[in-house]
Amino acid sequence: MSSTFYQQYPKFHVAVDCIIFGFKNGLLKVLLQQRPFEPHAGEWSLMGGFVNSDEDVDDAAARVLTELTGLKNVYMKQVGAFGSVNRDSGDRVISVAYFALLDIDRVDKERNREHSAYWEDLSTLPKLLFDHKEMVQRALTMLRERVSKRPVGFQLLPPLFTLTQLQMLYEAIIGENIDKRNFRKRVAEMTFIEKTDEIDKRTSKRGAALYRFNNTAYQRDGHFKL
Amino acid sequence: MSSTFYQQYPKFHVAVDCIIFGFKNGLLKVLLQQRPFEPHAGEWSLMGGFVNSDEDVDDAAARVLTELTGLKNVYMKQVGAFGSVNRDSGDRVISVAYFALLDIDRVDKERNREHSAYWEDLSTLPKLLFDHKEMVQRALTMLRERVSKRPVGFQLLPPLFTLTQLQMLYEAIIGENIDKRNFRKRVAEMTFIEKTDEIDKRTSKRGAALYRFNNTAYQRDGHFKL
DNA sequence: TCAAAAGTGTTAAGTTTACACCCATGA
DNA sequence: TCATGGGTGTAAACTTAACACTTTTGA
Repeated sequence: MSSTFYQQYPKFHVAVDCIIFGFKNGLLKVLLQQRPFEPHAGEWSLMGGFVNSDEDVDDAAARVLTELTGLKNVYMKQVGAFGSVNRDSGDRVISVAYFALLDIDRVDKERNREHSAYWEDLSTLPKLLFDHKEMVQRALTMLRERVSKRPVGFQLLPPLFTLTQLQMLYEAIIGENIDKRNFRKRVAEMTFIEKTDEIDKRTSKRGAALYRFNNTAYQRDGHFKL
Repeated sequence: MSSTFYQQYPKFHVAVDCIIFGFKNGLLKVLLQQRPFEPHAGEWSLMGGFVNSDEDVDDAAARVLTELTGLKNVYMKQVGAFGSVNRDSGDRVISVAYFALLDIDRVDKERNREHSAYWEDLSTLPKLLFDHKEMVQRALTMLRERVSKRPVGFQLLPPLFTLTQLQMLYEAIIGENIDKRNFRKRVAEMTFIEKTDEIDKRTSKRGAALYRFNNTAYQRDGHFKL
């Protein structure tokens, strides 16, 4: 099916841009690349790409993410469409931004290198191309709103994690310190955050219990609040 | 400036669709139209339109809204981009949805008529075109999250309103009953919701005090919570 | 005079915050 | 043995929720 009525209207390039969040050493990070083509080649930018004709916009974002990280089935949410006439100085491009949350240790470093992509601390971002800084800012706002109400933070951690790691993650995202006892009290109420009998000895002599997020249990009866 | 690099990539029709919320007789309403062109002419749909080449996507949404209502400077927020390949059976169209909040009594009824547009109760929506129901659903979710934290509900009321009206509005949006005394206690704490010395005699013999939202005062020192 | 909506405070329950010490272990 | 991060409970402050009667006035 196709419509002659639609044909009188203009068409646009449509791109996706990915705000890829990671967490390492107590810091939130974003994966940035040096733009590989003109205009503005070499400038710091988000990883992006054009949407293909036979491809959902969501799928385009997932494809671009996989291209850069080697990962599939990553947690992604749309941030929104950015559609100012002059946002891209190359030509008119409407871009749909997505943020992704992933375990930084699972990304394919080789692919990062091929794309001149590097993890940058969120607190010391360089100047970014076009409106990419605004995209990051809006993604971060969404992440902050979401992370206290939904169990999405786990996406940024390995499958097994310590409570100290989890707390540091939350502190990094919301940008303030959390009381350790109050934090653990709240975690203890969420039975779908399960203590395993594994111990992580890497960060202390005593060792810290490793926990796991049980998504099935969460779906059943979970109320998340941190 | 224009780029030959971009030219190898496909282009798309980009549309906007507006979820226009109003409030009347204690009920939340949405302005729907009977689609004026093929395919699916006559089906219930959101008011939409194609983006022009020289126009920001946000501006296109505002233009479409003005076309249908005669109103300018209406409160609008982007809901998000809808980009499935087959979402529009006419041809591939990527649509960016926006919701608008307005005082239902200020819309130009003549323009509504010209566009075959009618206010429908949110609780009894007809079947809608394509993915428009999903757009309404997402807009409603955003409105619900937003209305308790930000003073946006006033956009749906006339400049002067009674506390009963305000409470009914909140009840309609969040979909549950609110205790009158607790509600008024919270309103009283927000000094930027100002009692005027006007009285509304239309809904009771005794008459109800009319209030006004003072945005300047809110910007200065306002903390909003309802 | 009565029906109908407007207006008004107090108490109990629940939630959130503040806070400090002992434990286990490897070096 | 000691330095380091892991682990644990209680009480006060604050917030939220529940609840019912009096007022005004036009018909």
